[in-house]
Amino acid sequence: MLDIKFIRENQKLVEEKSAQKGYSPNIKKLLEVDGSRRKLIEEVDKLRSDRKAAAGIRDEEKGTKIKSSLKIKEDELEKLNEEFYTLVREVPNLPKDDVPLGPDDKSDKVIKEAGKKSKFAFAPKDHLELGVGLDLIDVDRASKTSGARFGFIKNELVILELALVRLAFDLLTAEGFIAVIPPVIINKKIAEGLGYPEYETGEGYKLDDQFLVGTAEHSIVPMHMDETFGESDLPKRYVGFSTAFRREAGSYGKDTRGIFRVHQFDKVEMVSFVDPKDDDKEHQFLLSLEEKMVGQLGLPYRVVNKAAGELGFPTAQKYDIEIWIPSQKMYRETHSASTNTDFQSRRLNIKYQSKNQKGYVYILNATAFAIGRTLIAIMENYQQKDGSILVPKALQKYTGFSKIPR
RNA sequence: GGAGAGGUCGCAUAGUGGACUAGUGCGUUCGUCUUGAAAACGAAUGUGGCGCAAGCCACCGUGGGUUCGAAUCCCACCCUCUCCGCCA
Repeated sequence: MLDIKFIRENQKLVEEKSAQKGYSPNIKKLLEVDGSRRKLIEEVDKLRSDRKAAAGIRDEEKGTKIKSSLKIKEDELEKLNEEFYTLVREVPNLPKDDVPLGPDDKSDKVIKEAGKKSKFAFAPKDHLELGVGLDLIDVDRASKTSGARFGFIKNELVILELALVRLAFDLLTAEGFIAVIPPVIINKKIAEGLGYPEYETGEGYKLDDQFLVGTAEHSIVPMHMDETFGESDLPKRYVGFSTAFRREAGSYGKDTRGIFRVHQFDKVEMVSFVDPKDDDKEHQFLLSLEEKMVGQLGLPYRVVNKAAGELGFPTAQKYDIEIWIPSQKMYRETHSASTNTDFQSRRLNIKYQSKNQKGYVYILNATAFAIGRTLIAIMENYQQKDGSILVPKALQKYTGFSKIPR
């Protein structure tokens, strides 16, 4: 949620920047409602004040009179409030100034390429072919038990997953991140507070009155709802492991092969709560940690500054890391690092207070490992001519083996 | 799942229809005293909304209701704790 005062004073800017992200909130209507709402608040406050005075001198006649006119005004105000909050919540977070303009990923700006694209003296297989050949992935039986876009991960690939988790936790706890395994179910109030349209429109995985999280961030961020951080509490950093659930509505026919795009996968995620002035610094820090981890696996990757149209509703800026996938001859997204500035903290009421300042904290999140896609990247980039797969050096101390043999 | 107890200002507690403008203790901050500190004493100390301001209003788990007037009475819900049951 944006600050209504900011919207009031920057109507043009809010409209322009929303449009850059592909949203068109009705700012004109919002400001109209805001105006009448404020006027009505004054009227209601005055009546309440009168009521208090009348009750003080036991003036029952006057009290009865005030009571009936107050009831009408209060009902009116309640309606206006509803309208106001509906409208103000339709305004997305604004993209920062150095976000590339453009409606889709064609406008993404590549800011770095690192590592050498893998070259093979043979025709490389894709992850599914490798996975089936070595009995590491079974999507056929998963479709039997669960439906399309699910998979069983098996044998050495399971150990490789656990190794990735350990690598991330070892590195990040050494950096001072607090390790956490969060709940994967959140309640309605929290889902609304996060400001993700997929929850608001019911497109997320909805249970009775709860939702399955799309990422660990969704329960780690609201951990601190209604709390105020002291100066020494910030930055507060978490590294969480959880399963992530995705509806993938609207992606019919896209990435249907194997486990590249599935409804359920495991992920290690970073979340930071920081002083607003440290936003950029923290964003770069999270990105550098992602690069460090991908670098340790020896995978070729690039970093992109995502275009405005690609940013989620609460996001002000996002860097993605894309790893080279040989079978697709493309870089594909495996990591993203976003700042949501104070957009979520405002709605979830997460503040900081230092000696001379107080306000809403800035909240950032970044992928440590989206495990499914990282496994795909490892399998494809480390495949050998005979169909076996080598294990990246950095993982070998966790796996206890250096090769997944044929 | 069953039974009971409870949710009040940062923490602990008082408050069962009007003097609550929510008291008290602890904590915190400032001041006095002191070479300095402690102690003692004094004062200040929640969040949010509206307003240029003076100020007004809201908030005692949440939402409704009763009343001229609600922290207090009524209804529903949420959460916590204790005991029992079940269970990885």
